[in-house]
Amino acid sequence: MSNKRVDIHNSNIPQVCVACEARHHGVCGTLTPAQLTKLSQTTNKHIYSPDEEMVPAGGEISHYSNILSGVVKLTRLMADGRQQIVGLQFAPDFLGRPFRASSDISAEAATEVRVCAFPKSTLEELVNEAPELEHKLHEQALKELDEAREWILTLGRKTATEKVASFLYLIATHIDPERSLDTAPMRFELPLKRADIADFLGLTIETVSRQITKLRKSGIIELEGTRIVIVPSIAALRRASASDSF
Amino acid sequence: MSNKRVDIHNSNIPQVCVACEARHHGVCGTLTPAQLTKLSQTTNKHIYSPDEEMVPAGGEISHYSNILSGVVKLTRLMADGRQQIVGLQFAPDFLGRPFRASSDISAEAATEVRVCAFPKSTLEELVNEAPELEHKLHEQALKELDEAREWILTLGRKTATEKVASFLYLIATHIDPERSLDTAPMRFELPLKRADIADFLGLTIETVSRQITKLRKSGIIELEGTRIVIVPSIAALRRASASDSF
DNA sequence: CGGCAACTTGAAATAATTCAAAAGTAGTGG
DNA sequence: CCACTACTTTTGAATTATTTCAAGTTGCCG
Repeated sequence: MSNKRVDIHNSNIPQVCVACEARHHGVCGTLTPAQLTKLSQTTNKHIYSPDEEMVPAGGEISHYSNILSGVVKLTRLMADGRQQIVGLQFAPDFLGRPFRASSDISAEAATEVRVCAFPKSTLEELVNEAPELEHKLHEQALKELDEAREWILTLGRKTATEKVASFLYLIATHIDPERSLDTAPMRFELPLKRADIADFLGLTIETVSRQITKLRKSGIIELEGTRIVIVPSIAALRRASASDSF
Repeated sequence: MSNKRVDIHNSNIPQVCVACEARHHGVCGTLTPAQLTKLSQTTNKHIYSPDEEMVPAGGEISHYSNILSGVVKLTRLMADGRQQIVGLQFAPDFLGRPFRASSDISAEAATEVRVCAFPKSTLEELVNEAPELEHKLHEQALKELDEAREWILTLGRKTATEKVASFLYLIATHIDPERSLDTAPMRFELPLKRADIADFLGLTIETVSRQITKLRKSGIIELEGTRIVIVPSIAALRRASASDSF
């Protein structure tokens, strides 16, 4: 009998969604089985390679996605080639700018990125019939706004060392969607190369490299090769990032 | 007979809302007369003086407001006293962080600011019964997110002169909610003093002052006293701010 | 008119960039 | 498996943009 309950529960949910992370923590979490079915019919899983462009700047927005795994860079380009990463997105974030035909921001895969994509129109229809979905998108927009303002503080007022420490702290606290914010030591692979980190922090590659060396020599971090970082104490890293509020 | 129509139209709308800007371009625009009445019963108009704190950082959020006139600074403070303005808000923006008990960001009046305030709970009840209201708030959050990311580019990659020009361009295009984005010369009073501009741009007061002098000597702007700015060509100012996308 | 805060200007100090080169890492094909 | 190339990262020395420190000047409100 217990397997009947399981059957009933799952039989209403589209096969592609059953094991999907986004259904639990992402925007799909608010949808009814019927709405999930509607969405899944236009849905398209896709894998991007590192540095592949996912959504070009300026172009017509034709689809949105849920990030299933990997890290996405949101970047802005200036006329003379100067570049700035204006945001990073992690699984299971929603990716896209709702209610706009186009955007000046391009989305690029930083790592390998798996997404579940669907047409703009499908989402917009669902939003009309499911206020809970718009609420979820609203919550994510507010979360991104909080993060963007945190980053404005970092770019405007922190030193180069504090900026790099802030970046490492950001990655440490976002790279694993499951992990709780505990104090245990951490080991992870940097999703960004030095050039990307520089574009995120408004610094040069060389300065980033020097600050990483400095943090390593001061014992805040250890390195394995060039991409693997070990953080003996998250609290110490947080202190180095000067992110304590008063 | 035409005055009967006008009567019907206006008799349903609360007296305090009739002439209100926020009803046309702000979040109140989506509310029915009945909802407007409900909101207006808990509504409280208030005037803040320049540099007065409107919402303290860290504190419990008890109310939201619509800005009727003036400019509001959103600021973040670091433990050691470093300060950064992370956003500016103009009439008829909605002011507050929905769905959160508190925020690290404080709101301060930059100029004299008139607001229409109401309790957190009233808004949250209205949101539940009026999806259009949440949509409007969502749109504003997305607009603020776009602006925050624009500012991240400014802070991360522009020179001091470009930053100051970007600030002047921002003010020129936001100070007057009515004015369309035309190319005619403009004259306006700066809503921020040099110290605030420095905190917004991540610079020092002295650097801001030097760049303003530089822009004046190059003919991009003219000054009357220290707060009145004349912009002979908005296009030239925009060029100086390096805000052209490719 | 006086006094205080806001703003400007100058000179020296500093943090970060630029330019240059070396060292490490990864992928490819013989 | 090693050699070859291309790319990424590190390190060093010189240069530059911005800050810091220190006076001045201007402008505003009582």
